[in-house]
Amino acid sequence: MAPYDKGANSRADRSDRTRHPNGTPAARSAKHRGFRAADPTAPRQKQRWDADERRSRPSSGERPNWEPRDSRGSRPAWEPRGAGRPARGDDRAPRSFDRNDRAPRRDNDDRPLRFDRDDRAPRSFDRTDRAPRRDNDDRPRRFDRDDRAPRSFDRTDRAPRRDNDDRPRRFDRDDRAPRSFDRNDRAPRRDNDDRPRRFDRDDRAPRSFDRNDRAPRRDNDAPRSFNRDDRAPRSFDRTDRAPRRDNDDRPRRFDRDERAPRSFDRTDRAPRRDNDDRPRRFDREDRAPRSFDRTDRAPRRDDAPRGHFVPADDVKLDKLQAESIVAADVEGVTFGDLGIGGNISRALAELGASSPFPIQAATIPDVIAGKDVLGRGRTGSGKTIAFGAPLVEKLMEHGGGTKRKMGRAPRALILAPTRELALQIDRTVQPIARSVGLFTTQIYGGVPYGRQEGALQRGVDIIVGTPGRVQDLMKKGTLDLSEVVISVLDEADHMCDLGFLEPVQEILSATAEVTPQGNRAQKLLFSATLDTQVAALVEEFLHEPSVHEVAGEDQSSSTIDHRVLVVEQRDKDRVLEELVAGEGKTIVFARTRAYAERLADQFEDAGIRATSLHGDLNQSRRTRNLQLLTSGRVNVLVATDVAARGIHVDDVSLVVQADAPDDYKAYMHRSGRTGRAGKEGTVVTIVPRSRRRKIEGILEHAEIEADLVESGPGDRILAELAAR
DNA sequence: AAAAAAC
Repeated sequence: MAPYDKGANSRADRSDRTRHPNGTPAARSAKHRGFRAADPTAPRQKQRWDADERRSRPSSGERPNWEPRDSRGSRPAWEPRGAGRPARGDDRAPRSFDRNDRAPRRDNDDRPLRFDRDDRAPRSFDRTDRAPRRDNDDRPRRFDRDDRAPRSFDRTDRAPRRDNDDRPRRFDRDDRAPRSFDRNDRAPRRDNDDRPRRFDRDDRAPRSFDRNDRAPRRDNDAPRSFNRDDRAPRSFDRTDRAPRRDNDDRPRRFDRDERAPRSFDRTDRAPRRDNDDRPRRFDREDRAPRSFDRTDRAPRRDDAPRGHFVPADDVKLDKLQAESIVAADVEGVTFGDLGIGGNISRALAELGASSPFPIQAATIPDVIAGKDVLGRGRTGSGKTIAFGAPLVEKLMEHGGGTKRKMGRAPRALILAPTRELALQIDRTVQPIARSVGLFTTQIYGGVPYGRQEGALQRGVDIIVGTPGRVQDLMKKGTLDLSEVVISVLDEADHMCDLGFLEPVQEILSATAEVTPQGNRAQKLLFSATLDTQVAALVEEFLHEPSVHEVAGEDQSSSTIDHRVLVVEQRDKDRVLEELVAGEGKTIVFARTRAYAERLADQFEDAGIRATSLHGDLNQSRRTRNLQLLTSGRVNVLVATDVAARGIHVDDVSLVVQADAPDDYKAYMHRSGRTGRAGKEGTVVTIVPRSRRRKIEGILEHAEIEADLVESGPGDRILAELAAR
């Protein structure tokens, strides 16, 4: 099998695969853990064992064989022995924490299932997709399409497509021949170029970079957009940052003095078109104070005409000159209208994106025009395609795609803050790239180098990865970014966080400054919470970026029900257990890895199918555990903020914040895991009484309305909120 | 302060 298969699946491979006559699809054998007699009349419910049953089974209290402990032969460093475990009720069997003195496990024992989150092979609960084993190998995953994380473009029409395609696709797409939709002999393209382009740039209002026809700048001529002086201190504060780049010997391309006035500069713009009254994301009190508060802005136009595309209006969005687009603007628009070629359009349609979402309609033309772009769209609004599709189109444009020159250097780079997100992005971008004969490869940590370096050697066009491994390979000399002419930062604001910023700066510095055609290399920054935190990168690497957002994407238009439960600390774990006992998919966010692991453990002990996702798991476990939720083999995932951003799992109906989020951004990203595709979702945040004020502040900044309710174990509200 | 991101 896979070269990196470490045999972690051996247990499942030994397991009894015969189907029990009464077995559910999820558990075929009565001997198999997880077996549950089928009872079609019983209400769907999470599999669980009650206390009596647990008591009756001598081994039931044992800790599952989860990887960190097992593989290290001891308790992980981050969790002192016995630390943090919830007090167990008397009904719990004594647990044995020392695994080494235990007899080897027998797979066919009949003790109750405990979702072995980490080292178990894919569970038997769903065998139909299991035949080709693939869950455990360590190699870079190209998720099988049937269970891959849904993409950012949530569409109600997407499900059917996905269901149709449930063959386990395991082939390496990098190597695969161009797809069938790559043909030239197909029906004529329908993106008729001769009809008026609704998004034609030429009929837009003068852009910000055209300074001459703009109203005079108001606030002086300082060629910078950010008032540094009133910003909160940042480690990358301008004043001490300049030298950093000046030191390098290459020409500064974006010398401020020669730059056009920045888009962040508000006041000189046309009147606002709309949405001044909607929740502002760019002007929050808890942010670093900035130069651009909006009180001094031009009068707004609340009554902007709708129903037709009006890209012309500059929206003054808190210093980010954002062109706003509303959903109605894109009706009837096709990707072809935006400048996307036929092959790519067809690939998009295959991905379920038959017509552009607003953020896509907003950013695609600018990317194709060669501009730097900042894009902000709500979680799940289709940002991946918003940069992925035009990126591929641009690569086609210069350089031409179809010839695969061995060893050619990549020409595009997409960076994400987590491996899972990088994988997910690649699952969207790869088919788009392949539709025109371009190749992508994933460059992220936690997996062997061989495959990644091999792919680079063979030659790829688009890198999708995380900063650490990209830097690593750069230093090893196996990754050459000097020909990268389009760079994308997904979750760009997060990429400016301490710890990310410097690597990102180094990486971007290694990319090309100009294209072979002599044009400026492009940088695209996207995030649902894109704000002035990206100033550091914008100033250093972007040139007159256009800024886009989607209007009307405030919380009031959301399908999410937000609740806050004020809970006594000692009751917290029990309350959580009741909350996650519902049958729908639930993601629980914890602040630390140890707590995430402990909670998942506790839920399993309570008979709830749960798993965990955090940085203490190795990559194959991370990948698999996420997949367990995606595929529905578990319906509770307890995660750290590694899962807060970007990760899409279909049909998550409940997000529980076991620990309050750090800030409103974390709140928005975490809660964005549910309520996707216009579906309903619930977000429940648990806070101790002492944190009431804190969460109220966060909610206010996120502009979310939620009542705080005191609650405790056994409250009816817990069962009501549990995922349906 | 934690988490993420390389080995």
